[in-house]
Amino acid sequence: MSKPFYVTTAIDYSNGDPHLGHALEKVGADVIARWHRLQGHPVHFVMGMDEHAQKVLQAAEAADTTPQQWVDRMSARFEQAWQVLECSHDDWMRTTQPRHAEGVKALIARIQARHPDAFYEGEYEGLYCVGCEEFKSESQVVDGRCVEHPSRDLVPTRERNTFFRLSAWRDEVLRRITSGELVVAPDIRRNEILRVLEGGLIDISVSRSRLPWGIPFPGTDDQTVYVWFEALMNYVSATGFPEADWESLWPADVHVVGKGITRFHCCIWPAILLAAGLPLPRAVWAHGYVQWDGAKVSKSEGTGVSLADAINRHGPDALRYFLLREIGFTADGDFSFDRFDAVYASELADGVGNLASRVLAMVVKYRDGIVPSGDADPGLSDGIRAAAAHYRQAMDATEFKRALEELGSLVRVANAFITTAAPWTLAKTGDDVALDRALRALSEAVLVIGVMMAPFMPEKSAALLAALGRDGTPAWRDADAPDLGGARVAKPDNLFPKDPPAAA
RNA sequence: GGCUGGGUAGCUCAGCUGGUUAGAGCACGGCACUCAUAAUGCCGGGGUCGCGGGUUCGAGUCCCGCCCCAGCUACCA
Repeated sequence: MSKPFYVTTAIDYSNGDPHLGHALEKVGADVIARWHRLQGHPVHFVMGMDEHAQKVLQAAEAADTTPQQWVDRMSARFEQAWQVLECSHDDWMRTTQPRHAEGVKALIARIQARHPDAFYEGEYEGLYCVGCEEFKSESQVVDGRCVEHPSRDLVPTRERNTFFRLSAWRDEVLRRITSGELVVAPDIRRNEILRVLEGGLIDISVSRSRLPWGIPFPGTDDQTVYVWFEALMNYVSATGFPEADWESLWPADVHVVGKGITRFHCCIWPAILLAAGLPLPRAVWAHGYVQWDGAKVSKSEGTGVSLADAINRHGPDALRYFLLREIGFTADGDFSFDRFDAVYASELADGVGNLASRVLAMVVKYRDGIVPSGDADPGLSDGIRAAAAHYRQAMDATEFKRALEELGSLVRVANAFITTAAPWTLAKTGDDVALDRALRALSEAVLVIGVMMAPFMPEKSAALLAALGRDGTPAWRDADAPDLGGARVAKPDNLFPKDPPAAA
């Protein structure tokens, strides 16, 4: 058995509700996972929660509850959202789980064993906000004041911390990325990271005192592992590290993250792994953000669209489609209900849905629901083959927009073919051979479309494939070499119903 | 300030190493068809390719300068 394709998403901060920005990342990662499963590869897909942040402590206090109760609640809320969105994760990783603490401890110990000088005691100096009870970075400071507590002074504070000798790994990390051993994609992110590395890396402090809500730093009494340093390690602790068998999963094939945290994943994380003597992930994919009228839909702002509204608009499958079709998985993109409605109507209802309806209705009407066994009309088969090949190429490159364009283009090609072939005329004139060839080719076009839909719209794909007599797990071979000769098909309910006027 | 990416039809974008009348989808207008979720197909209108120079027989595509937008600029996942 080959090693499973191991794909991860960023784990989310437990201090607010899941929103569209999170959803894009999870759905995109899910599409990657499903794309590999579609091809018959074993897949291990992990998502989860980052639960040790200072803000979690504050949020729990504000909600008058304990941190553990708070993160339990958030975890349930997030995972439920991803279930509604049909995310097919195999594991739900939480940084408060014992296995994570074990993994972090073991990983740090392993680094210490291999490189005794990897960690050293140093002094961290920063601006401390008493209101937030935390250090502030430059971007959080405006006019020398904390943006959250502008009425208070920031106190320059020093703290004894453990530092990680990040600088020592600069050359090797740079080499791995340049050589392509560690793929950073898309290109714009790769450039960004290369530039950072060329500029050099400085050591970073990786522990904090006075923060009890965290994992104790091995070898210290009063320090905890700084949250993001620890959080990165979830990808390894999720494999069961250090217990036997973790190597059957590691290294990850791709870490799916937001563009804002590429640096952590492409500079710091590889350095940690190098220090520990573990293989590096094969790739980091940094997607863009969902914007709402050009503004970032951020965790902190909380403005914009509610995830529930977006899901309820046309159902989870349609939202998945829209996010990756319109916003994509590379650059930023705008979300708006006007666009969503327009795309739903033209591409899903009038496009895919209507094509499936008309083709299956004709097979039922002219051939009693049995797909003819003779040859398919090459006039359409060639187009089907080309679309499948292009789609596959796009999927392998994680270019979801382009993949879905191919799907749309196959719909158009099939529709145009119907007009040209005019099966209703062939039926009237009794041209059985031509009618058989046309119906077989059209049925197979619908089959290929159903397979192409599978990673993006699992439920709708299953419904369509079932109507074609393909129950069970979708398989790429049905797109690669579609063969429906003799299959019994039925006209399904409208795949993508248009909203009744009253409900709109 | 520095670095990176981008500015192409009303909207979202494609245009690889420069080469005939600059493309697609959506939206809009006309025509056709009836298998279909008043769906689909065909045709059409619509662009100073950010601005100004330059190289070249020829530039959206290369060079220089400028303007505008977005992102990054290290301990905020």
